[in-house]
Amino acid sequence: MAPQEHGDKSKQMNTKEKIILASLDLFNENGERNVTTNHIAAHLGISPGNLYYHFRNKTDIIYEIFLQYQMLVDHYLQAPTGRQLTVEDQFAYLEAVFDGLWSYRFFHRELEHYLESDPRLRDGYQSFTQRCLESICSILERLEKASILKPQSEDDRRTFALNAWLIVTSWMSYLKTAAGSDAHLIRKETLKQGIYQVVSLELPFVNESVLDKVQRLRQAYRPSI
Amino acid sequence: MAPQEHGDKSKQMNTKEKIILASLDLFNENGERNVTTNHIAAHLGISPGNLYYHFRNKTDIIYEIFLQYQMLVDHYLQAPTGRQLTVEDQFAYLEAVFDGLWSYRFFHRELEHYLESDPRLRDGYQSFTQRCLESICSILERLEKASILKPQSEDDRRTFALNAWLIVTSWMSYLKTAAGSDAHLIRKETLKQGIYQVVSLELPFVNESVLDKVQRLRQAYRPSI
DNA sequence: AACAATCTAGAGTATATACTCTAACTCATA
DNA sequence: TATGAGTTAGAGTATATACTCTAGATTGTT
Repeated sequence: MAPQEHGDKSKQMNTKEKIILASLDLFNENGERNVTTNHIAAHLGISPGNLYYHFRNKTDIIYEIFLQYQMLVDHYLQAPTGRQLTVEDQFAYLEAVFDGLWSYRFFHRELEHYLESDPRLRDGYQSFTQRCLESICSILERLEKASILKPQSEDDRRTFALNAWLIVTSWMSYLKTAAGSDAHLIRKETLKQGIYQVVSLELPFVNESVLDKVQRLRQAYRPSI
Repeated sequence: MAPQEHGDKSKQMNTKEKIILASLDLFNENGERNVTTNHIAAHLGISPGNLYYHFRNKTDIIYEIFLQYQMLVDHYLQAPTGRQLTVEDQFAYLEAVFDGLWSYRFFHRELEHYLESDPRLRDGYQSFTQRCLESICSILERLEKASILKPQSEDDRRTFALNAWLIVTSWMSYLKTAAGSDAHLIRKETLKQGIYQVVSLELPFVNESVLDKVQRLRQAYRPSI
């Protein structure tokens, strides 16, 4: 009788949490534009009235999902290791980020529309991006200190971080629109092929001593097409 | 009394062309999701019936706009110079592409949704992208032959072209969502700051002999923030 | 002038969707 | 057991929007 697919957890969740999870699932699967509040309620087997008891409107649902997304990515990017970074660390960062991107993959799709209709989200997302760019910069710095990347100027680092961010956040859209794959056939593994692109970006700045290693690890993510 | 802002041209245009132009303007300005067919008709001072005499549905309007966009970009990218490429040529290519991107800036915003609801567009856009990537690759090849870029393997060239494409097509979205600027304050010049990012991408592959020149030209597009 | 093809007006419709309202149920605690 | 806060059901509403239908206007051709 459990109308949602979140298995064991759902028994311990309250309605509000269930709504958020179901919405995320449906948004990811069908695109937010195609998912109505009535759909969400029906999917959970609850009434629209119940849904609107917990959320004033649809935008509020999206906002709460954003807060979770933000927390996740912040956590991934800010996690300090307490030691010198390794090449493996760097791939782990990328894996983590693409993992988060996958779990909330609906978000970047109609982002502009959300920001237009919710000032909280607009401000929140703006500082979120800046924070991410900062984090990427400091990771780059630590990679330089660990002699993995060649030293760069602060400016070049920022430009590089931005390019990496652009590639990461647009990779999903590229797969869905330009690549041959059918929209529903994109799997988490396919998404992670974006790692290949990002690593390619930094290849010219990798120190000779670890270049072979980086290139070997990079091959694992090589896009199949 | 002229309801559209296309000046002189409009007098010689038939209704169908007027609808396309007005739609493009309104889509660019307000986002396609916020522009209804009734809005378009009202904006032109024609009846909805008239609009639907010329277009079976809204998707058809978008499709025709795509065809124009496609023609424009194809033309920009495939234009051969008949001589060896120069550094200036390369910046001209970038200028042209960003120009096209600006004129049809609504398009990439809800692209996924369009492709979902129009198979023609899906197939058309997919081959359009592949064609663009091919064109970029051949431009890169010619830049190598002109000793502007260091020689690369076919594979590396493809990867590089894809990264460039990702940055180009996502720059507008970045400006609207993450950068401090207000959505309506983005001008064509701001968009062209994306050129800075793309050129930064290729900097490691630029031959010493022209490096200074490239860097000097690049400075003109440096993002203000 | 007569006719047909093309074009246009504008009221109208079917449907979707975000959201509301009230009554009723649950359940812990006094 | 009574009370009351918190929660839920479900019918219902207001509005938007893509699109239709028919009657009439315009235009070009013989």
